[in-house]
Amino acid sequence: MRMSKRERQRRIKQAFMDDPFLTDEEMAKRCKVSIQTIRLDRLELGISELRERIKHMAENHFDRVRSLLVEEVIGDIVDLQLDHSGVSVLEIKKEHVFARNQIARGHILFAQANSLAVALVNSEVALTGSAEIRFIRPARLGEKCIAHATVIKKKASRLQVDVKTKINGEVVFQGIFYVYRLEDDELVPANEEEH
Amino acid sequence: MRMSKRERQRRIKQAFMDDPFLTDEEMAKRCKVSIQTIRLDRLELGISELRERIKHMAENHFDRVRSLLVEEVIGDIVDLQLDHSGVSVLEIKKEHVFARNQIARGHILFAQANSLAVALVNSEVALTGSAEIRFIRPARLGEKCIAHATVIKKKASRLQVDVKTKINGEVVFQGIFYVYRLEDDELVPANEEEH
DNA sequence: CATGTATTAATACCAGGTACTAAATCAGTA
DNA sequence: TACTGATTTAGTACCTGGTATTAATACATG
Repeated sequence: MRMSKRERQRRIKQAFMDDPFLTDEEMAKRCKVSIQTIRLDRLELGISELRERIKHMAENHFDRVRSLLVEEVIGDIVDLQLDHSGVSVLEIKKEHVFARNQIARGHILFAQANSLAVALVNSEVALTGSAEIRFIRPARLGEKCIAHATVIKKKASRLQVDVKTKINGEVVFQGIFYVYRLEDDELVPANEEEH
Repeated sequence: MRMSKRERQRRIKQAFMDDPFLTDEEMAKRCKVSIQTIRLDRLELGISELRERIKHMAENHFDRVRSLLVEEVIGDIVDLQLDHSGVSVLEIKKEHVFARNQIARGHILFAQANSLAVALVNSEVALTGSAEIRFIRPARLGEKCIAHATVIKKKASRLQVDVKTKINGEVVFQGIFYVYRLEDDELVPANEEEH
């Protein structure tokens, strides 16, 4: 006996979830029905065509990857005086927040502040050594976070940087970052060579 | 005078990098040349057609996004005892490191630890209140970071969570996170309603 | 002016569809 | 058994965003 319509549609839905790259033709073969039936099913299930599915995926991922990964720095550094102070702006977008409550994940605010603190160091390469941070109130979707960083102490290769992040003038995040310049000989990767 | 071929191709290349979703038609308009010229240019430049570009993006970024962004959590949480302890594993990939020295950005290790600390809280929604962290030695491309989190203090809605991240048994990151459960009435977004 | 490069035009074809109409097949019921 | 409605299949026209190929045209330059 053939599969019922309901059952087939359930399977189709699942199959497209598992592999969004399936064409109707492939799907028709798998279900042993005609291609038209598959198309009617997609219509009823509100599943868009292959190209649209792929495009959607690419679009989403594109934005997110761009905004979070490709950049070395999180947030726009709009002002920078090396070894002295700097300002960074970050608008909270949907890829920064918890889906359930639209609140920015902690590490996003941290990342903005950390990126800024590291950028302040007048050196080829700088790393964060330690930090003390406080999340004073949650940042929400759409809000614009402005982080101000100031170098408090300067000692050879170590800097103490204070960062305060505000939304509409209200402090939402505060942190003290101890950042250090990386010496060239420390740069050598774990697997020796290079020098 | 019209643009030279070289100059046009340079621009086309850049334009497709900036926006892979451009059709040849759009590009032809922008460059004020025929669509055929654009196609010849793509051929010479080895740029594939729109659908192929999009498909590639969708395929590649599918995994990456899965591993970093779509999830609410950074790192694989392999063990979790609510309100008690947990373990998370994160392999340092190229999207986590500074291009110049292959060292993981500080906020990546922080994000792993923070995600884990927040996940520990036995509540619908939890946020980080504050943290003190130390980056003991840099984590490099390819290394596997194993974060162990333990709840040290439990006080009503606030928890103190200690996280130690190790690579091959060596501590690379250490942090104390003060995490709190979010009450329902604090959940309401800035723009009222919902309830 | 001829020659070569660059550009444009025109045509046939492709995948993977949408939209629509119509026919065929079932399944259940009066 | 015949009718009815749902389901399935078929067929056609059309769409986008191309490829592939051939041919014509424009432009510069020796």
